Order: sequence, then C-alpha cells, then structure tokens
Amino acid sequence: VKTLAEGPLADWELQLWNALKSLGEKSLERVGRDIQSETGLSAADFGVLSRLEDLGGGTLRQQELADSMGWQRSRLSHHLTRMEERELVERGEGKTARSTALTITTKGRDAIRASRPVHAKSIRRHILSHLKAEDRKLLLALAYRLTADD
Amino acid sequence: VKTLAEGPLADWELQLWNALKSLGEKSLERVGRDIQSETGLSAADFGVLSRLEDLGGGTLRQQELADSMGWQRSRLSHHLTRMEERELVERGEGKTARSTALTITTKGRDAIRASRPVHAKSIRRHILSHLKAEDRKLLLALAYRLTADD
DNA sequence: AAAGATTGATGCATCAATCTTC
DNA sequence: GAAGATTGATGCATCAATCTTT
Repeated sequence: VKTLAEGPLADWELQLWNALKSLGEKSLERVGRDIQSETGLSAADFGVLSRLEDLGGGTLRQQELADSMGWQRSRLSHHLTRMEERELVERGEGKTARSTALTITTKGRDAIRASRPVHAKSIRRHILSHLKAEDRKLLLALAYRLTADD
Repeated sequence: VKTLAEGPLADWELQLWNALKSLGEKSLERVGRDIQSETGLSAADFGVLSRLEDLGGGTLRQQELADSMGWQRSRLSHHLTRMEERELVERGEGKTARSTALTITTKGRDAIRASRPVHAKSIRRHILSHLKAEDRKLLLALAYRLTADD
C-alpha cells in the first residue's frame, strides 16, 4: 500500500482522470446513439431484451434480470413499465410461486434480433478497431483492478 | 484501414467492451458518490463551480461555460436554475452587451473550496493509486484514439 | 435575422415507502 | 415477517419550441 500524494491534483493527474472520463462517456454515447437511431432501442432496452433471450430463453424473474444488469429492482420495474407500453415485454404471464414471470413478446424478439448486428458493428467500429493488440491485455487488467470492490 | 469482422461478437470482443464500459461507469460513480456525500455537491455542480473560479475568476458567459463542459445551452440553463435556488450561483448580475453574466456566490465559493480536496483525494484513492506506469501511457493514448472525432 | 438564453415536455435514475404473496 | 415487486417524488438529460436583445 503506497502513500497517497496530498494537495491539489497535478496536471498529469488531471489528464489521466479526464482521459478516463471521456473514454467511458464517449464510448457509451456513440454506441448508444447508433443503436437508438438505427433500431429504436435504447442501450438499456437492448440489455434487457438480450438477457431475456440469452439467459431465460424468453422468460426470467425480475430479480435475476436486475442482478445481471447491476440494476436495482425499482429501476428495472420503472423501465419495464415503459417497455411494456411499447409491447416489447409482458409482465405476469405465467405466474409461478412467489414471483411474476417476465416474458419477451414477439415484437421484442424481432427488435432484439434486428439490433444485435447493429450493436456488434457499432462496437467494432467505434471501439475495437482502435485497439492495438497490446492494448487488450492492459485494458482487461486495468478494468479488473479498478472495478474490484475496494 | 482494416476490414472489420462480421457476425456476432466473439467472447474476447464482448469482454473488452464490458471492461471499457465498467471502467468508465465505476470510476465516475465512485468519485461522484464521494463528492456528493462529503460535500453535498454533485459532480456536475463541481464542474460548474470549479470552472467559474478557474476560467472566469467568478464570472462567465453561459455559452463559454457550456462549451467547456461539453454541455448544451439548455442543459446548463436547467442546471443553473437548480443551482440558483440553492444559492450557489447568481444570474443576471452585471448584464453586459447581449449576454447575461453568471456569477458565483459566496456560498458557492465556500462550497467549491471545501470540495476540491475531497475531489483530489477521491480520484487518487479510487483511480490513480491503481494505475501502474504502463497503464498511464495506455490510458492517454487510448483516450486520444477513441475520442478523436470519427 | 441571429446570438444568447429560457421553457415545457418527455424519458430516465434513485430513494424511500408501500403493496402482495407466501 | 420476508422476498418479490411496484409506486410516488424528486432531480437530471435531451429535444424542440420560444423568448430577448441587438
């Protein structure tokens, strides 16, 4: 454990912090915009629908879905209300013990299937194509260190 | 210019994308929470007030401030309305030609001064202390390549 | 007209409080 | 009571429409 510096941030420190901030912001923003404008799904919609297909074969309990997205129940619930209005998803079909099942609709399935190629293409275009081979290892290691729980 | 791959994202591609996403999200979230909980300012408030002090010596035109934050006028305007209610900032004092000056209040000055050390400490603790020397180069280079306009 | 700024509407994120079913 | 889920309130982000001053 090393001792932290004190006092105001030096220029090099600020530069690193700004680099990290804009990396994340720009990446999310660009991919998000591509998906939104080409398919009508938001990044959040995309996350919900793709998990419904991948994890549940179309049906899932809300808590599992929320966990896998790193969301709180209430955020998911609000989001599902909006998605249900758009008929991408259906609540309540097939109640099982103690939980209400969540089901993807046909419209939702069509939407996610049409969106996957856009998602892949956008990530390759904006992100992956800019990574050099040696960046990859470093990036994974960095993410591991920075996102591990303190 | 290299040709992009086609088809669904491979595992290694998804891993990189997820690494990048969580890097940005977690970093912003942690530093944001520290500032918010210890000083009562949001990250956005911090950005506004620190720029008012640094760039304008306390007074600035809104458009300049918005530009330097990468915000749209309307976002800034809404945000200032809320900050004005909290008396961190004052609009309209010292109208000059064609523009309304924005001024930091005494309360705002006190707040930003108290927050800077928290900001610096949080960034060092959550981010900088986890970076190895070779990460720094990567991060700067990556930010440069990824955030350059396509 | 055009630059500077504001407003209103809508959707999203978070928190705390609540409802429901076992 | 406790797990699963919903609701209401508040603040924030974005868009398009509007107002103001020269």
